[in-house]
Amino acid sequence: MLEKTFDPKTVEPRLYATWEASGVFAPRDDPGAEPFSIVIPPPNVTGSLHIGHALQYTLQDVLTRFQRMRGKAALWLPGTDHAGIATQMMVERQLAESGNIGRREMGRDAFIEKVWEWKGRYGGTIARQARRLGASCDWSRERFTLDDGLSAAVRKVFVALHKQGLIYRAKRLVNWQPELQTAVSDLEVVNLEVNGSMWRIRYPIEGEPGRFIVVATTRPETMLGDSAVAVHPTDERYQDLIGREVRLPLADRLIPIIADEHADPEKGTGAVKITPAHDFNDFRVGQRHGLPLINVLTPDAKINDTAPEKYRGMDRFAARKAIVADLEEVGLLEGVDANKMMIPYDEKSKLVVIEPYLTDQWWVDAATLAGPAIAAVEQGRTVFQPAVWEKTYFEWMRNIEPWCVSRQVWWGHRIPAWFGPDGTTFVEETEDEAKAVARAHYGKDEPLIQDEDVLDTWFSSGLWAFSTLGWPDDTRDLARFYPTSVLVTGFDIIFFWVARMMMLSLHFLGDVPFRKVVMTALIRDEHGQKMSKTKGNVVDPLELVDEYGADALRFTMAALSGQVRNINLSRQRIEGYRNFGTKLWNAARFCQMNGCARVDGFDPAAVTHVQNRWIRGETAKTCAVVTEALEAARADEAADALYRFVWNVFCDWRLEFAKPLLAGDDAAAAAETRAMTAWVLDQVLALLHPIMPFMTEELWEATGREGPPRDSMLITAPWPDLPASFIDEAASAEMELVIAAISEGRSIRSELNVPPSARPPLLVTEAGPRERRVLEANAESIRQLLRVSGLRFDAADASAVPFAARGAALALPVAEFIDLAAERARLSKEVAALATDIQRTSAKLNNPDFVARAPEEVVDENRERLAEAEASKARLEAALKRLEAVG
RNA sequence: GGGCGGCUAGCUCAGCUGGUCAGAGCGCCUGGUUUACACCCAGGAGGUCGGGGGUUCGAACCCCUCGCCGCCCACCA
Repeated sequence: MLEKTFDPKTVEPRLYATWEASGVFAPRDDPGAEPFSIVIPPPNVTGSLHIGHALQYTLQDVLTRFQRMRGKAALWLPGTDHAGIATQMMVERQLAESGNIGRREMGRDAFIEKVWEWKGRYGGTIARQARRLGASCDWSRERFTLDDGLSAAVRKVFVALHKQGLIYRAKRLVNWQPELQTAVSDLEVVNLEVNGSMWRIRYPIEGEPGRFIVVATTRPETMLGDSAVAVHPTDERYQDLIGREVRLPLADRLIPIIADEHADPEKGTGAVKITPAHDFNDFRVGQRHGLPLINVLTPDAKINDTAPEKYRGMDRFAARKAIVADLEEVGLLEGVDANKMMIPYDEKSKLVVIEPYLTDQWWVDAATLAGPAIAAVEQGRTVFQPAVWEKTYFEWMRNIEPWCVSRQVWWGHRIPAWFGPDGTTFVEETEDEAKAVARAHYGKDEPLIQDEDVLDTWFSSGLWAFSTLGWPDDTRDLARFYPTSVLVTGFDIIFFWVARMMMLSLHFLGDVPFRKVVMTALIRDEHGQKMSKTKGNVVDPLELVDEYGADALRFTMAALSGQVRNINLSRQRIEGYRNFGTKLWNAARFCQMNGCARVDGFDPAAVTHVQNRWIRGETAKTCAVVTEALEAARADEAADALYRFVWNVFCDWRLEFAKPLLAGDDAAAAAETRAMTAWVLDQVLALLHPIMPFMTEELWEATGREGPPRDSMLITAPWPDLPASFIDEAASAEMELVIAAISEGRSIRSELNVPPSARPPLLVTEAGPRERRVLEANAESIRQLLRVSGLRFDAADASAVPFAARGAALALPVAEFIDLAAERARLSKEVAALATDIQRTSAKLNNPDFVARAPEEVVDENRERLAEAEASKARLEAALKRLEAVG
C-alpha cells in the first residue's frame, strides 16, 4: 500500500543514487541510436546553485530525459568554468580573511596552487546541488575549463587564430579596471547614470593675452594629458582660432587648436579638449591628427610622473578636486554645472570606475569571425527560441568590436606567447615549439619570456561546445555529439557566451555549435522585484527542494519556462504544483485500492466500454501534445497539457466514472476498466517523468510490484507512442455530452442551493433526441455516478416539471425545491439570451459579405450555431410555458 | 540617442497565422465527514483586454497615435 503522501526527502536521494549507480545517465552505447546532446552552461567553480540554475537545469534535464526515453543516445554533459577574475578575487578575499599574505607577496605559482586547493575543496558544490534537482548529467564526462584537454584546445585555437591574423597584439585604449589592474572587455563595463558635474575651463590663447577658448569637461584631471583642443571645422565662433595654440593650464604646455568633426557645436561650448590617452573618442581624433598620446595615470589610477610634480601620486579623484581648485585660484575656471551623465563601472562590483587606459593587449578580430555566425542564424542553422532574441544577437554581431582577450590576472589560461630579447613575439602551442621557432629566427638559443597575461575566461568557454567533446582530438564523442542539439541558457549571456561560441565553433568546426538556443527568462520575486541580497528576497532553490520536493520545483520551473523575459516566482505557485503531485499520488493510491493493476497482454486497442475507449483517446491526445511540445523544447506546454489531463480529465472524470463501473455488477466491464485505468496511469507516469522524475519513478516501481514485471526503471522506459487510432471520435463526442450534462446538472443543483440532505432526483426529460440518445446509451454510468453523488437519474419520469439549459437539457421535479418565480426569471433570461444570439447569428448569415468572404467552416459553424440556438430556444420556451402552467 | 519587450479578472499570467477568446492558477465568496485526495470536491462573483483613432462583414489579436513600466545597446565632451 502506498503511503498517504509522497515523501520526497527519503525518496529523492534514494532514487538518484540508484539512477547514478546504474549508469543510465551516460548516453546509450547503441550505434544505431540517434544522438541527442546538451552541454551545460558551465557555472563558476566557486558558484552554488541559485534559482536561475534551477530553471535552466530543469529544462535541460527535461529534454535529456525525454530524448533518453525516446531511445536516443542522450548526453547531458556537465562541467564548470574556472571563471578567471571572479575566482581569483574570491580566493584572494578568502585568503585575506584567514590572515594569509596577499597574492603579490605570495607569488604567482604559490597563489595558483592555493586556487587549485580551493577548487578541490569547493569545486564540486554545484554539481552536488544539481543532483538534488534530479539532473541526469553524465558525470563521467564532467569537464573543467582548465582541464588538460580543454587547455590544449585553448592553446591550439589561440595559436591558429594568431597565425590566421585573427588574433593580434596592439597598444590601444582598453577598459582598465584600476583596482584589479587588468583590462576588461566592453561587456564587462556597465554604464550607470550618476549626478556629476561639468566644468568649463578657460584655455588661454597663446600670443593673445586675455583671450580664452572655453572647453567643457566632466573629468578635469585628464586635462594634464591634453594634446589639443578641437572645434568643428564649420563652427563660425572659432574660425580664426583653428591652427592657433593654447597654453594648457597647470601643465603649462602649448597644444594646438584643431578642426575636427568630432567637436559638436551644439554641445558644451563647442570646443572640446582632446586627451587621446584617456578617452575613446579623443583617441580616434588623436589618430586622425597625429597627436601625441600622453598617459597621465599609473595602473592603479594615480597621477603619474608626466604630470606636474604637485599632482604626482594623487588618486584620480583627489587630483580632480585639486585641479579644479587650482584652476579656480588662477581664474581659469569659468563655471561648473550639475550634469547627469553615464559613468563606466566595473560590471561585477558596480563600484570601481573603469578608466580608458593605454596598454598592450591581445585582440580577437571579432568582426571577421562574426560573418559566418550571423549567416548561420540567418539561414536558420541555429534557431533562437524565443525568436525575438535573434534580433538582439544580430544587432550586436553586426556592430561587433575587436574583443580584448588578455587579462592581467593569474588564474586562467596563460597566453601561449613568448617574447625574445629583441621583443620578437613567438606564438606557439608549447614553450618547446616557441623555442624551436625562436632558434630558427635568431640562429641560436635565446632566452624567451612568456607573456604574463591570461585569457578572458569567455575565451575558453567559447570553445565549450567542442572542447568538452575531446577536440582537437578526433574523438567518438565529437563525431557523435557535435553539433549539440540544444543550448539552454540565460539571455544575459547572449553576447558573452552564445555569440562567442557561435563564432569560434563555426570557425574551427565548420558547423554550428548547437541547433537551437533556448533563452531563459530572469527569475524575480512574486512582485516582479529583482532578487538581491540587500532586498532579502532571494529564494534558495535547495530550500524549495527541502520544502516542496524537487519535482514540485521542477514542475514549477517547467510550467513557467515559457515566459520570455521575466518570471515572477511565488511560493503559492510552487505549492500549487506540489499539490498537483499529491493529486497524482492519490490517484495512484486510488488505483491501487481498487485493484487497478497492470494486466499482462492487455491491449488498449481492444477495449469496448465507451468510457475506456474515451479515456484511451484522451490519453493519446495528451501524449501527442506532450511529445510535440517536448520535441520543440516547450516544457511549459508539456507541463500545461499534463496538468490538465491528470487533474481535469483523469482524476475529475475518468476516476469518478470508473467508480460505479468498478463497483457494478458487470464483471467484464469492471475488469476492463481496471486494466484500462492501470494502463492510463502507466502512460501518465511515463509522460510526466521528464518533468517529475522522482515521484513518477517511485510510482513506477510501486505499480510494478503487481502484474507483469517491469522491463526497466522508468528513466529508461520507452516513451509512449500512442497511435491516432486510439482516439475514438464517437466515444469522445458521447462523453463530451455526458460531461456537459453532468456539469449542467451540478450547476443547477448548486444554484438552487439544495441542501445535501434534500438531494433532489435529477431527471432528464427535455433533452433533444441526440442528447437523449447519448444519455440513454450511458445511462448505467450516469446512474452510477449520480448515485455516488446522491442524485438519481430517470429518463422516463414524465411527471417532472421541465427545466432546460444550454448544452444537454436536464430537468428537475421542482415541487418542493424550486422557487418557481426564480426559475421563470432564469428561463426568461436564457430565452432572451438565445434570442439575441439568434438575432446576431442570423444577421451575420444574412450579410452577403460574410457568406462570401468568411471561410466556409466559419459560415457552417454559424449555421450550426443558429440551428442549435433556435432549437434550444424552442425547448426553453416550451419548458417556460409548462412551468407557468404549474405555477 | 538607437533598439526591444510589456500594459488582459484582486495577484501572476495563457490567449498560435484577425472569426464562441473574454480564459487558467492563486486569492475571494457559497456549499460539502460521498472511505484516492481538505495539498480535496462542487458551485459562484470579478475584466468596456492601458487611452484614442483607423482598416475589416468581424480586432485583445493588424495599422497609426498617445500614455505609463521594464530591459538592452551607445563615445556624448
